[in-house]
Amino acid sequence: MKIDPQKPADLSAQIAQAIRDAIISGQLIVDERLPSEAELAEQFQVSRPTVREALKRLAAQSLIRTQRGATGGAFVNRLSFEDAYSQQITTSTLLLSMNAVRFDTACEARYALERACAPLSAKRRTADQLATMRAEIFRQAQPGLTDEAFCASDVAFHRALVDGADNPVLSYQLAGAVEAMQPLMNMITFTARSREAIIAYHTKITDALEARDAETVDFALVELETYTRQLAQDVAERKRKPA
Amino acid sequence: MKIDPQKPADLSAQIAQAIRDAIISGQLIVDERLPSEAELAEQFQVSRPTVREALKRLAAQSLIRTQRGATGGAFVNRLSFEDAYSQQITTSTLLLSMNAVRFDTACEARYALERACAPLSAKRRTADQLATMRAEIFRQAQPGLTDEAFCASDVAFHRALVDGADNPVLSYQLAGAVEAMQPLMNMITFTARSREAIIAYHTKITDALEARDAETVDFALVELETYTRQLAQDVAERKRKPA
DNA sequence: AGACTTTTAAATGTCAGACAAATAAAATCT
DNA sequence: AGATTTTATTTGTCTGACATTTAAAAGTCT
Repeated sequence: MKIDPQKPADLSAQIAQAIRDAIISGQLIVDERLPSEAELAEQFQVSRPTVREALKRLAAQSLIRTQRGATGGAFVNRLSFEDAYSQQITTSTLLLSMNAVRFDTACEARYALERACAPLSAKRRTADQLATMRAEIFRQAQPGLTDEAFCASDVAFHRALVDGADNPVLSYQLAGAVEAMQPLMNMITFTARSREAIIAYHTKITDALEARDAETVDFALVELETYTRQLAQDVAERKRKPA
Repeated sequence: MKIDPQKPADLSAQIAQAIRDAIISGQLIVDERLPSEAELAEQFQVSRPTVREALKRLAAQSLIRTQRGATGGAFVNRLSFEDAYSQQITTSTLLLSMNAVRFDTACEARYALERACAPLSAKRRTADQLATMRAEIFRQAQPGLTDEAFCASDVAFHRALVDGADNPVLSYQLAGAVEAMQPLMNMITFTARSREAIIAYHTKITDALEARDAETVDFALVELETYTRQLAQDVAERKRKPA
C-alpha cells in the first residue's frame, strides 16, 4: 500500500509523499481518517516524531487536518477554494518578489488573464457584483486615501470583475495573479490625476459590464493596462533621474 | 522580531507563520540562514521537535531548504518557477478532483486562459516551440497510442502554446489549469475519428501560430473548446444510457 | 612549504519514552 | 432517564540521547 525504502532522502519527506500520493490517487478519500500517529509509525517502521513531521508537511498544504481527543486523528481535508486561493496568493507573491519579475511582465500577465474572463463576466455578472465594483470606485475617489488603500481597493474591484465570470476555477487561478501584483503596485505613488484617470477606466468598465458590452470592457482593460504600464515607467524614470 | 503568544493554536503552526511572515515581509532574505533549530527553540521557548515541525511545514511550501553538516541549517529558499509550477499543479488537481468541478467549468476556464495568451504567443512564439507542437501532433497521430498518452501529449502541446507567450508569470498561472484538466480528460475515450478532429485543430492552431495570425488561433481554440465539450457530453450521455 | 589525511565540531535526522491536554464514549450515580 | 464522573484514546509537547553528514581545523608526511 504505502512503502518506503530507506535509501535516499528524509524519511518524513518520503512518508509525506507516500500519503500525498495516496490522496491524489484516490486511495484515501475526503474526510477519511488516517491511522493514528502510533500506527503510522509502526506501519512505516519509524518513530512518532518522524511521522509527525510528515503529517505537518501535509497540513501545511491543507491536505489533512488534525483533531485532538478520543475520536481525533488526521483526516483527509477537502481542499476548499478558499484554502487554494490563499496558498496561490502566498506562492505568487513570493514568486514575484523573489525572482525580480519585471513590472511589465506581471502587468501583462494580469491583464491578459483579466481580459480572458471579461466576456464571461459581461454575460454573467450579477447586480451584486456591479454594486461591489461601484462601491470600490466610490472608495477610490475618497481624497484622504493612502496609496496602499487605493491599491487594495483596486484589487477588490478587479476581484469582483473576475468573480463576475461565475467560474470558480477561473477565479481561483486569477486570484493569485491579481493579488500578487499588489506589492508591485504599492510602489507606485498615485497622484490625484492618475487616480482620476484610473477611476474613469473603472467606471467605463463597470458601465460596459452593466450593459453586457464585452467589447467595450475589453477595450477599456487594454487602455487601463497601457495606462498602468505608462505610470510605472514614469515612476521608474523619475527614480533614475531625480531632477 | 518574532513573538509567539501561547494562547490559541499549535505552537508549530504559530512558529511557522511567524517565520513565513518574516520571509514575506522581507525581514529574511533569499539564501539567508535561519538560526539553528536549537537557537530557534531557545528563542521561541519551545522544544526542538516543535521547531522542527514548524520548519517542515515551511519546507513543504518550498519556503526553506535544509542542509546537514557543519555549515548546514535552514536557508530561505528562492522559490523557483519550477517549484511554483509543481505546487500549483498539485493544488489544482486536488481542487478539481475533490470539489466535483464540472467538466464544462474546468474546460471553460482552461480555454479562456489559453485564449488569453494566444495573441502573445502569435507575436512571440519561437521556431523551437513550433517544432515542439508539431512533434506532439505527430505523436498524437500514432495509431497505437493509449488514451492516457494521447492526453499527455495534448497537455504538452498546449503547454508549448502557453510558453510561446514568453511570459513566465502567465506560464506559471496556466500550468495548473491545463495540467489539472488531464485527469478529467483521461476519462474520455478518444475514438480514431475524434483524435483526427483534434489533430486537425492542433494543426490549424500551429499553422496560424507560424503565420503569426492571432485571430485564426483564437478561432481555432474556440472551435476546439466547443468540440471538446461536445465530446465530453457525448461520453456522459453514453454512460447514462448504455444502450 | 605544500599536499594529503585525520580529527573535530556543528548541524540536521532520528529515536525512545514520558507527560499534558483535549475529547468522546463508557460507566456510574442520583 | 438524565446528569455526572471516569476512562481510554489521540494529538501536542518536552527531555535527552544517538546517528549521520559536512566542512573546517589540526595534524602528518613528503
